Amino acid sequence: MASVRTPSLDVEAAIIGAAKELLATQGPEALTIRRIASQAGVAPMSVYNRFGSKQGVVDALFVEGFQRLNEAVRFEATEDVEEDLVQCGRRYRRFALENPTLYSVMFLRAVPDYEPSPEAGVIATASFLTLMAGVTPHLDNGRIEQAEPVEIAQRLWSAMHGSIALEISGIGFVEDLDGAYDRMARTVARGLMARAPQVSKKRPTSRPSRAAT
Amino acid sequence: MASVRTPSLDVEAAIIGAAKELLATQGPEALTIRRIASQAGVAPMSVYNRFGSKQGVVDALFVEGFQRLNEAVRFEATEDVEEDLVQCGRRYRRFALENPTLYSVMFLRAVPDYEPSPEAGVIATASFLTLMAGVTPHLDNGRIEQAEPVEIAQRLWSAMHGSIALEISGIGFVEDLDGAYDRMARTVARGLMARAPQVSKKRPTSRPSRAAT
DNA sequence: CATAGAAATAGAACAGTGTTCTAAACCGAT
DNA sequence: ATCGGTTTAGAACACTGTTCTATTTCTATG
Repeated sequence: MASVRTPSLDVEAAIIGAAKELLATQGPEALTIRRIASQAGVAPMSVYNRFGSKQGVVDALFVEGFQRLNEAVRFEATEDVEEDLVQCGRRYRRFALENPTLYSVMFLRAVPDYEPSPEAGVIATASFLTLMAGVTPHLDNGRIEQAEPVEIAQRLWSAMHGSIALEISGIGFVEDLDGAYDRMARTVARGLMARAPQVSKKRPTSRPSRAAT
Repeated sequence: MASVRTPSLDVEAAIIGAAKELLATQGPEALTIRRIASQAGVAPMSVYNRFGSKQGVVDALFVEGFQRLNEAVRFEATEDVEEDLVQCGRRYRRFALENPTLYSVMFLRAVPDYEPSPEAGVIATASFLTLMAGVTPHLDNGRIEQAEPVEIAQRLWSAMHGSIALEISGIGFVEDLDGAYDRMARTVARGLMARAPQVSKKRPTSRPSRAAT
């Protein structure tokens, strides 16, 4: 009889908002269809009408997470490799720590059975490419070890993700987590610089572009 | 009416064996009480008699995993920091890739709601301490950056785990995964060596022990 | 404005989950 | 040989994702 109906266009937003709220406040286990619908003030069936399945809802969260992470890892290379990477790492970490449950959905398989859709995978890929684009100038200018840009980006991502994954999981005994994270970033930066072809710190001779491979 | 009964002492081993089998062959989602019991040829109630809950079974897998990882990260420091860390990293990675689903239970929260018991946490801690003990001689001999041993160990663990977590999750685009992993280890090793107090590669003067803090 | 079609609703249903409980059968000790 | 603890089968409960139904409600078109 009552059957108050949510205006069509708002249903989708309400569901996503409810899912984000539940994920942030109660963790990935709270992401059930019935609870999401209830929190959104919507019928459970609406979730299926709008997103097809629970995977569809999680996919939307996943995509939004990577879009935000994409902005976090974007940077313009300066002449100071170490500082560039520390700053990038800090923004990455801030995103992760401000959204730990979202981060665990994106990277720790916190939602059982969830696998990113192909489209979501493309968005995740874009974040990786953004980081790669950030470090490429350092390669071109010979400030760091000459290797495939994709591999350099992978090393950076691994270091950032590894530190944060252990931190979120509560593994390890370091007390000053902020400082330890920065020093980790500096260690990797120095490791990359240790094999730089040219050592001149100031005004590096602008070299021709990288060899394409 | 038959009710063939499994000999008492074998029930526990059968359950653990079945759980390991299911985890290895069908992944964490296959770890259900009914399936574990069925695979073990045992009644579901026996799982509760022996392990209290599903968490108890997972805890046993978790503990065994960290005991094996403990052996993987153990090493005797030589004079070659870079080689020591590459070798340690390789053993760590081999364990992870040979037991990817177990690794994801240990580090990626692959089993919903599972949290390691305090006793399991102690075992996990031991692995960390083993790695720490491995690198301490390098600190004492001034071959790497002087920092808290716990923090050096954390940086190493973060790098190893980060690389492997991304690899297992299928994130990234590096083709030569074996080589990329080794080069990641070398990057971190060089980063640590870049700030070593003494640069003499051969016969470093045996310094007095580290300052206790 | 009237009306057709799309979408949201309540609610039942199904197989599966972890867990608890029961009553009966079994085995290994004293 | 008997007693006590353990295993067993099976039902039961609340929960999960998902599908289906029938009804109501809204929106966009004629």
